[in-house]
Amino acid sequence: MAVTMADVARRAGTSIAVVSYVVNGGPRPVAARTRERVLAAAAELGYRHNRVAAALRSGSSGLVGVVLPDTVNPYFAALGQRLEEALSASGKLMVVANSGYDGQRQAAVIDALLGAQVDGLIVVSAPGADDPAGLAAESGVPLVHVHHRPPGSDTTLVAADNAAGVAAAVAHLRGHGHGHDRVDFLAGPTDEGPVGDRVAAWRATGVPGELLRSEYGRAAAARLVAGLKAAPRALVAATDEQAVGVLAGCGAAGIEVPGRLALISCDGSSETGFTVPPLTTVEQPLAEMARRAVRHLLGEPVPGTPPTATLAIRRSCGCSHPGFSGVGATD
Amino acid sequence: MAVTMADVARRAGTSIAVVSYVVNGGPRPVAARTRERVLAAAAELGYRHNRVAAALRSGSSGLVGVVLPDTVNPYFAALGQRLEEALSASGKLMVVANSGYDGQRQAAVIDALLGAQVDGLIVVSAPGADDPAGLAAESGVPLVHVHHRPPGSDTTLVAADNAAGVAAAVAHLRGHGHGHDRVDFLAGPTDEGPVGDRVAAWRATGVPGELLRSEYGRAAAARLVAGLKAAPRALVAATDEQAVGVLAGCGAAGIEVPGRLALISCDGSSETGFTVPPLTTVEQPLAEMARRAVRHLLGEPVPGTPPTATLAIRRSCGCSHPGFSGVGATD
DNA sequence: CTGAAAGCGCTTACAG
DNA sequence: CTGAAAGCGCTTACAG
Repeated sequence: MAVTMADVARRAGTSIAVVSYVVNGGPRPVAARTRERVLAAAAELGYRHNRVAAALRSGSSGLVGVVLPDTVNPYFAALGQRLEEALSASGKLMVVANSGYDGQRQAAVIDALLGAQVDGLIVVSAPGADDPAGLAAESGVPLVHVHHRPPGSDTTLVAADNAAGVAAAVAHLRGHGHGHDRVDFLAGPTDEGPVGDRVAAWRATGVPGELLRSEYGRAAAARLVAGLKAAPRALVAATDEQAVGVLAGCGAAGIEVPGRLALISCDGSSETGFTVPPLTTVEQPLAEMARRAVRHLLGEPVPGTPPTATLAIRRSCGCSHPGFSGVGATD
Repeated sequence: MAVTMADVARRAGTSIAVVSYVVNGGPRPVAARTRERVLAAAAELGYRHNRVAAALRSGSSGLVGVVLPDTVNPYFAALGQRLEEALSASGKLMVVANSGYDGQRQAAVIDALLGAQVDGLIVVSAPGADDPAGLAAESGVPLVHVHHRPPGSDTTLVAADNAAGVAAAVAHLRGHGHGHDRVDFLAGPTDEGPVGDRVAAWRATGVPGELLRSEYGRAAAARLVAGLKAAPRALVAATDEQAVGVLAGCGAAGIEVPGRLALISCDGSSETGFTVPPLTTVEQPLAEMARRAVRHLLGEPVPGTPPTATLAIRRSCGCSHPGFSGVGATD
């Protein structure tokens, strides 16, 4: 049915070994004229390289598994897209799987990915998930965590350094005419993972303020705001999702942002440019994180110092900004 | 290195054929005691089924390729997630690829997917993309378009019926105390694809109003609003992205929504529950669309009538809504 | 530079 | 119910 290397070889009057050499550009040299004949035959016959046969023989499937807690969350969606870009630049195909923030499901999904003989695994650990390092090692598959790894794990983690960015956010709310003397922080339910680092960075500034907590979803953050007797005057939210929830809660409660509450979020996914008002954020260097994760999988050298998140100023902090939110934004 | 069926067979004192039968649950029956021995041996040895070897022999890789214009767009992200759910319920793994709204890239990506021997292809056609039906047929791979297929294509398309939903949106703006006598419509740059259907549905209502156009991105819609001398009083936007852009543009221009401009969008992705104000939308039945697409690929019967989009009322239309936007929303 | 042949780990007739 | 064996389409030593 499908055209095989044998068909091409027959048509080009050569062997399948030679066809393989030209299709793969190696590992043996092929005379220019032979190569032409092979290429012509392949084109005429409509030959398509069968990656699964190649995978079985060579041990490399060309597939990389990416496990994300929730691909609908714009932050993870953007990370996924960056990963796909980085992967496809190396000729790899991305197989994504949602864990749904569920450790059990994450394990199941990794199992399926390993069964598909992925060449590598990139995982954003679900809270409470087991460290998949053992499983990956058993199968000889390289593994790298991005954004979050299980507590106690010593697998490679690619994550941004948020300390300077959070400090800049806090300093921005205090200075620049915003002049808040207190800056509150909205964290997650626990201090596990990257959010914990952000909380620590906020604490390290020594600026007075209250620590608030909510689940990570938008609805939970909106609910928190609705239930507050006195809303903060200046707040840094640990994630975009929470900040969007705060905005929704403020909108419903008639609390003006930034007039009554100055808000800065962390993540900087694309949605933050189009909220009302547009969110000032501590932007994560997702493209760089994706590149590093892929380099790590491929065994290429990776810089020792983490990439840094940086403050992107829009309007939710109280800064005025020329024109509407979308100026300069590319969606 | 890896444990194979031969290893398991040896340990269980049986043949690899029998191991295959128990691993796959068929196609031949196996005696209960033999099956026990095989299962025990597999567990002891840590056997993992090698899907690529199985794929080469059986012709089925267990992989389904999904091509999306932009996985960061919440609408497509949500569709992707639903597809993954539907696919994994059938034991398939999803390989996603972004076309970036680019026909060339879409072709390249489909080529890679076909090379990976996917069992099926689900594509949301990029504007201007060639119909991949020929390529898919050549490889004997079933193909289904979702949401949008190339003009003139006669491949199977799974899309929602928006006529009733759009009509309901227009009627809602006219009646229910909103009482607008004109309802404008914000379309895309052309009337190709699903947005064209929505425009047609708006026209079919016969309600007076102006047809506005912008590119699909948020920024473009925001820019459009900024450039308007007189903003509409009542507007239906063809997509969530455009509606979010309109909201951003209105926020920057000081146009109150819904006070000054009543807005309804189409799509109903999760972000619309958390805008300020929350968007009333014509919600697409994504889960049902995903299920149908998968059923089609698997050759299972699919209902003849398309699933319908339905109006979900929140606040941007002018309705008041108890509590804050997030009530009842699940993120 | 080229070719014949083994073998990757399975599935699946086929024979018992 | 079970087993020996062919073969899926490649890649890769190996020999020429």
